[in-house]
Amino acid sequence: MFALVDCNSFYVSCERVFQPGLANKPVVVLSNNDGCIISRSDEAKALGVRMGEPYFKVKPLIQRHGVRVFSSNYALYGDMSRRVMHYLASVAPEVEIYSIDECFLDLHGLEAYHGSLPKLAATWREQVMRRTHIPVCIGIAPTKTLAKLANRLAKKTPALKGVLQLNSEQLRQWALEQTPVEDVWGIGGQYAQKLWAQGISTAAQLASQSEGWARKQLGGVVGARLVRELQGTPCYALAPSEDGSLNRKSIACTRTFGEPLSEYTRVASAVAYFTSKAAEKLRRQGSAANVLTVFISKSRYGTEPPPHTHSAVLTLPTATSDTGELLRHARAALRRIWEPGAVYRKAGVLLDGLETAGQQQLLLFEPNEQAERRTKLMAELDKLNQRFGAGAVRFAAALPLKGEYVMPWVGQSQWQTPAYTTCWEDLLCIQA
DNA sequence: TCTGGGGTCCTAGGACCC
DNA sequence: TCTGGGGTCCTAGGACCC
Repeated sequence: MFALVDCNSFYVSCERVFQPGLANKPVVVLSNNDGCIISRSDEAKALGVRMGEPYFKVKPLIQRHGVRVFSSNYALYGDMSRRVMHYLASVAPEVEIYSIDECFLDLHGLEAYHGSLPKLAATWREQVMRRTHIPVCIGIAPTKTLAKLANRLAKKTPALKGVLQLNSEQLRQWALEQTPVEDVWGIGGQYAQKLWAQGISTAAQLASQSEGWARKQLGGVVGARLVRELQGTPCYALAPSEDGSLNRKSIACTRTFGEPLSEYTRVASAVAYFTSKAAEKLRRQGSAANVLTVFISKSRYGTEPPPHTHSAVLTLPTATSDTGELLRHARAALRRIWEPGAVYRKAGVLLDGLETAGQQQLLLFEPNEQAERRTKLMAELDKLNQRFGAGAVRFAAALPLKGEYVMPWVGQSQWQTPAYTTCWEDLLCIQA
């Protein structure tokens, strides 16, 4: 049996932890640049505020109903997430952190000790609430896809008190019938359209299709697995996350600029900044990258014909996590794709082909000593930044240009709350 | 007329997820 | 005026190899 634990309206819940006055009020959290809605309280959902909608479009609705608006505060959300995951990892045999606000648990063998899994899940739910004030729902089922589906129903059905286990054929069938096909994990916009056109509108109808049909209609082996999982046959195993951290297979740092940029030096400065951020993430998970991609994009929304994005992919001479070396390659990559006169709105750096740092083959002509010195230098840099705050020590290339007090790629963040749990200056003061 | 077959690696692009 | 960011997996097709 798998359990899926999902934090309800996670970002909104995090804001509510430190501002209890927000309880029962409509609240939303915005993406970077205050661009889109990325988290909504139930009250905001009820008002018709849609997920992913651009803020400027829903602004009238939001103002009319006095919806409270927040810019995203990832320092806070990341820390709250760690607290929730840490507790769950202490009670379940194995945990797979699936995203910042969700994890799968392996419940194998627990039934024998604890009897009822839903009862056990209910105590976990209470404990998470007591320890973190984050509400969660828990779905339990024989496959990950069904656990997702159970979780959704647990969330939507108040009588279930946040927990649902699908442990019989009748319950599975009932749950499938309750679920619109577009709400199945793995069915997105494209597939939903296709399925509706063929008269398939519920998960139950999808589950009654053959594997071969699914393979043909839903992108090959992925679709086949999806249908099998709905039928109750596990196709995806739990991928345990070691000590509560996720090791990624690729790392990205990308941003839409606060304003359109057409000067090479400013875009180059942004790309350098993204590169150093990505390199930090890379070292934090103890990896080195073999492939570096730089891309720059023009507006997707204007009259400009596609392609809007140009990218350069470099295979590095040797796997590295050295900021200086990555900066050199990133500069070369950018020069290859730069179009004079173009107006760019977004850029990014991606690191792929990750391997464990220190395992890479020695460069034939680089003295070993020098490589070691670089590794030490990077470790010191990370230590200083950890101690004195992000960006305390940087490569000159990743600094804002002379005379620019604000980095041009930093957009708006009008309504950001303090980093209550990760920054001494932002610690909440309680007056006696 | 007839013109192997099987494997690997790489890239681009599509679809999905939170 | 204003439309996020960071991931995953899979497929198809081309190049190349023996």
